[in-house]
Amino acid sequence: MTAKNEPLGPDDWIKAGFRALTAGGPEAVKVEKIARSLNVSKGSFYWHFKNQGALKTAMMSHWEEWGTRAIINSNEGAGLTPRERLLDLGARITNSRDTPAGGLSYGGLMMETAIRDWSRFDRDIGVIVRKVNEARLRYIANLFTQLGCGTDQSAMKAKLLYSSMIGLEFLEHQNLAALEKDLGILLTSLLDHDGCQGE
Amino acid sequence: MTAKNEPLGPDDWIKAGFRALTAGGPEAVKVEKIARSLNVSKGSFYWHFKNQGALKTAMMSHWEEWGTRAIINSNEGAGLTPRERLLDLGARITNSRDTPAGGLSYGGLMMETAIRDWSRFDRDIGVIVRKVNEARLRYIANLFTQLGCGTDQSAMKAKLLYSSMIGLEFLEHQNLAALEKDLGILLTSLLDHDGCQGE
DNA sequence: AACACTCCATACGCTACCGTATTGACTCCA
DNA sequence: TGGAGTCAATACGGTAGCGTATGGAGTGTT
Repeated sequence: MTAKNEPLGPDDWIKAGFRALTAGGPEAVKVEKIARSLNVSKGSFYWHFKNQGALKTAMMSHWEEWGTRAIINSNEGAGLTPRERLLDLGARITNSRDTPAGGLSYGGLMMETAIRDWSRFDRDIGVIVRKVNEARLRYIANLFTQLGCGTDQSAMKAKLLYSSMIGLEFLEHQNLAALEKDLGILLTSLLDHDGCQGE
Repeated sequence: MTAKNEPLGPDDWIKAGFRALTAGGPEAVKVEKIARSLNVSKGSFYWHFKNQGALKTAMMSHWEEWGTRAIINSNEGAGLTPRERLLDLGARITNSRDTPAGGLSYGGLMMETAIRDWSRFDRDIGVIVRKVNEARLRYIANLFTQLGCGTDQSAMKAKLLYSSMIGLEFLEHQNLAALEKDLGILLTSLLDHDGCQGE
């Protein structure tokens, strides 16, 4: 389990931080708890990070990158139609798959929900989450315009689809397949409706 | 502000608990913090409640009642069409208006989001939240069937609409009017789509 | 051998919180 | 006047968490 005795680096602490966050929520992101989860004392933590806030900052800048550019790149590189991309994006966002080559992998369902929790009472995190939301909404809206929707329509549909991703991640967090199916139905409904030619 | 010197009752603590929850999240529901917010020492708290868990339990049983029966009764008593009821329900759920006559008023936008946060790492609260979700989904689905949708269709549309309420409460928490407008558009889209005659 | 550098352990003081115990003030009876 | 009951203040011991200070083991370097 904790087999190798190689020294830890900042990335190990960041990964452990995300594990703690998804498993126990914002209250679990405590340096002594995370240290215990790494079978190490907190003396090590304060060697790699100035304080708790520094870990938080590192986690957020990682997630910002992953949650926008990385996730969008994966989505674009998969050779999908715009419609398929919308569904693929939903799965990636709610499932928190691994980061691309060289990155960290702190995946797990409900990680995004935990980050949103964290953002609601922490200004720094709130700023990042809002930036990520806006970037994703822009990207999603762009996919809708590629499907023939007007600008305003696209923005609206993007907001509705994205908000459903958020809500469904909470409601269906033990059933990713059902979540993807639900999103597919919603997407069909949104595309059939006024202004867009659908496929 | 804290003008009247009347003695406190359990309800005052419950209300203060919800205020703390909405304003500061689960981490803010601490007995000494809440006591300070009431300009009182915690000696008072332990007179009215056995411990912190007792307050939590009291808060949840209040919310369970409010979040299902009370909110549904208000919704039914307003003399609306099924379609209008769906929108009214969205506003009530995301806005957490006052409870009906004689009840507590611990309203405020984002209260439900805070409760969901709380439920994710607290089994007792999780049970209540799931019960409330299921009751609401049944009620919403029933409204869809009244609008001419089949059983399966109704359940599906209910899930999509309710998940959007959850997501939109997070995304649009500073703009209730926009939230209601978004829900209206989604509803139109869901009703125009297959199987339901719409109005 | 001496030194520096990296990484971690331990001990400390500090704060916030929990729950208990004790006391006090104030009201309402009898 | 003297309980009895209601509500709150205070003091206490305990735990968890933060950040600092200091020391120490291991690894290189000269």
